[in-house]
Amino acid sequence: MTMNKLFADAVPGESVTGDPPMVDPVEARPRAAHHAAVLLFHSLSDSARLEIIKLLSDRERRVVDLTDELGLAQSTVSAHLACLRSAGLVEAHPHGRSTYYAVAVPELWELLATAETVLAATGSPVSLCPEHHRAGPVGGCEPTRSAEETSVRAH
Amino acid sequence: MTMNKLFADAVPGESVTGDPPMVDPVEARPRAAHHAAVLLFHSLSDSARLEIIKLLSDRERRVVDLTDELGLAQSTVSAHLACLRSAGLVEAHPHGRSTYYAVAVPELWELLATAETVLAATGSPVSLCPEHHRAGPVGGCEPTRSAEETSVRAH
DNA sequence: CTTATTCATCGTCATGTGACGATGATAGCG
DNA sequence: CGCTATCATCGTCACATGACGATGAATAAG
Repeated sequence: MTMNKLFADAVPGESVTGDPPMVDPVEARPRAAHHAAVLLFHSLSDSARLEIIKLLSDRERRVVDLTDELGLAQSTVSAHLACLRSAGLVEAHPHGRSTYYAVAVPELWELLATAETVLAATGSPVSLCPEHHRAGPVGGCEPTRSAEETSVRAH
Repeated sequence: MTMNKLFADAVPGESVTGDPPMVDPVEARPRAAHHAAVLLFHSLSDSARLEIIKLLSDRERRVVDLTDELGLAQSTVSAHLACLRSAGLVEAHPHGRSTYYAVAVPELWELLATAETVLAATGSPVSLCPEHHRAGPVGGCEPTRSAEETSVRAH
């Protein structure tokens, strides 16, 4: 299955939680493999970014749309989008003077659905993944992305 | 440490991203529902905490064990454990002068397995969940906890 | 009873992080 | 050809966060 070991070592951006110059040789290898996961969870550990993900589950959005819907400054929204984009979770589709953002990894909905399960187990029932994403089978939490989001663009 | 306040805001009022005096009534309610998820992802967005989770997948550990294995100060490890405990991910089992910690939510393994899927999609293959946790069915990612970990304790 | 071990908590410090405004580049629009 | 809108980036600021050592409580051991 996922027989992988050291590939995340070559990840360029490592500075999320700080990176002490290696204290223990025993922990050296496995610790490095966590960086990608730390990056992923870090991307989702912000209220604004999680809200962006949720908004993008509906349809593509422009930066100005998210700025309006989140009530944040445009630079702040761009920063969050850059964070999500660097994590590979969202894609930017420049179109005219606007830039449409969409979730790039459909597996993300499955992750959010599983997170709901964990939260339910810890006694914090929430709805992260919209209903139309949860209607599918066990692995089918896909956003049904085809004509709906592309029709948003004004061609 | 200061991560006690993560638990403090159970109120609908938001304070994670800063606190502008209420910007949008539309986003007020759903934003509050994200706090638990933000807490969950934040718990996993640290290299040390993720390492602790991974270590606990093998067997229960004492604080001093984790301190030794992580190469961190005891107070630091206790702080991370307090964070994970406040999120409901781990459980503390005081036994004598020691305190054994174990993962409280089995669904967490499923979450980590799904995270691997997302990371594989983004081009960062890593192994978060040990193999013996991934061998089971969809929900069966449990750490086979029975006699092994209890035998560790010196009764 | 005295001592040692384990652990939670407190106080402090350095750094990371999110917020914002300002600025410049790009691309539609009149 | 200007003008405006959109967006990425930069610099700054306030605060959250993780690291550590020190301290005290609880418990096992001598």
